[in-house]
Amino acid sequence: MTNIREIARLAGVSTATVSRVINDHPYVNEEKRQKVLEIIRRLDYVPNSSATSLKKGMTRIVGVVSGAYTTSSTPFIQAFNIIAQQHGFHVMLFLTDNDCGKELVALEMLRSKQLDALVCLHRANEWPIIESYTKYGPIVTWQRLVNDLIPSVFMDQYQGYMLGLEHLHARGYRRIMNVYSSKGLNTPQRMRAYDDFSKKYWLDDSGFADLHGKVSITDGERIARSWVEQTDKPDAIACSNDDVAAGLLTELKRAGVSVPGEVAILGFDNNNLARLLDLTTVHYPSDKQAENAFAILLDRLGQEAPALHTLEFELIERSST
Amino acid sequence: MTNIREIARLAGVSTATVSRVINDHPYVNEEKRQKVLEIIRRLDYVPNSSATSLKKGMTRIVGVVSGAYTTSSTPFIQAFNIIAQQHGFHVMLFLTDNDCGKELVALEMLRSKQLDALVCLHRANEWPIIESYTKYGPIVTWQRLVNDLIPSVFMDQYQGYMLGLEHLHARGYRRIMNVYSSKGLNTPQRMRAYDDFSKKYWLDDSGFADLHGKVSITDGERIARSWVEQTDKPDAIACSNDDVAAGLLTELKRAGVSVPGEVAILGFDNNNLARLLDLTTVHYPSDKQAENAFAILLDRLGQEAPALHTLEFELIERSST
DNA sequence: CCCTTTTTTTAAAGCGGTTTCAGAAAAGCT
DNA sequence: AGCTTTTCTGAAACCGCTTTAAAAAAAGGG
Repeated sequence: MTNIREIARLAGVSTATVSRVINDHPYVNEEKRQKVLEIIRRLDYVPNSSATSLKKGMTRIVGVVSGAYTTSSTPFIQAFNIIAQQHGFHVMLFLTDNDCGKELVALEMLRSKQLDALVCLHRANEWPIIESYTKYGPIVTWQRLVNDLIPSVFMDQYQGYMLGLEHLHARGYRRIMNVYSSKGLNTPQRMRAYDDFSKKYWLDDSGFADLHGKVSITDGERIARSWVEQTDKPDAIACSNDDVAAGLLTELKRAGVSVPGEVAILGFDNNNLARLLDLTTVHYPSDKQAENAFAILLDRLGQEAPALHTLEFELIERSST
Repeated sequence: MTNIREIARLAGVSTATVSRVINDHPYVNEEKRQKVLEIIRRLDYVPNSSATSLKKGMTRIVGVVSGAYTTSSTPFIQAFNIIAQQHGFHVMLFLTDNDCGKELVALEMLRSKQLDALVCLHRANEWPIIESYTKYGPIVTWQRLVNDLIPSVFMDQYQGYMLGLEHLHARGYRRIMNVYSSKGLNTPQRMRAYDDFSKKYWLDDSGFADLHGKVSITDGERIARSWVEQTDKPDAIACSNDDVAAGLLTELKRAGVSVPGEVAILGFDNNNLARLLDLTTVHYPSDKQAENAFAILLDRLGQEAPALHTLEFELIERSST
């Protein structure tokens, strides 16, 4: 096996010098550095990561626990991956299917120091159980949780929805239909926003069915079909997310309905689809959220961490309203 | 930090004995074993996995490289996860988006011994590059590849499709429409099967459009709508997968079409949806395929490996034909 | 030229486990 | 009791790397 001693021997230096070269430490003669690098190249040498991890006390792997690979977790995970990579970390993804056992696998790996830190998007075990693992390494979540042990990058969607509704109102829409997802924990906030909004402007929303469990493109298409047949039509539809809005928009256009002429459509998330279809939507900064999550972990690991972003919803005005 | 030496000291034994207890080695006095276990419990001790990996020369982590989390890769990955867990291995999933760089991350982790082995479902880099990494650890693929370096658990879908077509023929269907996915590498085999099948029974398939790029439930629904409007209707439709078949079936039923009375539907894969909707389909044994992949890796790692399954397609006759 | 200061280098001590090897204790057999 | 075999134990080497501490070499200052 080719190890650091072998490299040192062939380069005629000590292992310490080789280690210095590998880790870009100062105070090593340029000539020797080149010699070492050449030997490393010639022998196709890479440091054994277990040894490095053992000595350094960290693996530079952080786990991401997610119930499933969903529309909402995907962009977060991707952004998290990128920022982690930039800081020389690897990400180990745990798709738990919301199974306690599978989740514990991740937690136990934190305990045995195979993981430096953990991001808990979803969770199956009770919070106290998860909290008890924070003594082995930092854990961060994106769910609402006020707790010293587990910091959160939670964003209250209330503001976001309100931002969207206010926009529709400003544009003159008064018969706004609201589409809920009911999946996930954000629906209550959304309902509250719609309620407060309706009260504020003395709007009567009783005439508009609030559909539940709508999360996909197909759901949007269905809503479009029922809109066409409806007699007392809303003049704007605020969707649970961009996928629903996209399905709605394309199916309406297919039926020859003018958007926003006959009905305005508002999305949520600002994903690729929304950009593509030029949907007005509320930007949910899941990339910055992911970067914050990573920064918090980095900080708790005692490493130099980038400053936190302030997480803010942003209205992206496009042609669908 | 609580390490094995600490445990040894408190239990009044040597570290060797503690290690023996942890690893279930024979020849350790029952009384001492109990004492050691008690101390371990009291101090909430877990062996440091980096140290174990370093000494044992393996991490017991195997990587799975997948372009994306798709309909076809999902069941394989799940089955692979289960079998790996049963053998005390962890799985690290790499969603590469078919990006060479992201794929190299996995390969490099194999090189630096952070991974013991690799499963390459999809790939972005050229095969020779991937092959060059086999000197660092076993790599297996599910794609067709005749090569000593990278064993494959590939299944030629030709047989599977033929099995399905023969079934339709046996049931008396003669005007069979074939739906291709065109995504992935299996479409050519499928086309060949359909060709050979048509020739064998002197069937004229020229009248039936062979749709391409159909992979989702929505695609199935679209096919249903066009079937309804078609004048020269096929009496059976062989779908690229169960999702397409499911969309087709539900949309046809919605339109009041009798299945299999007016038209028969054949799926492919035998996934949950097919079971649920009672679709006749061809079982694709991706679970056994995954177990074989794992067994091959285990064997190449010099570990005791379970016997290989013979991979066979199986016709699952249900009520849609 | 001598004394500091800075740069360069290495020997050696770990990091936290596993395993070999040799010896001690216990058990089994004449 | 004497001898072989089996069970049990721990000292010590080792896995491959990083880092400290101390020494050597070079550079700077007067």
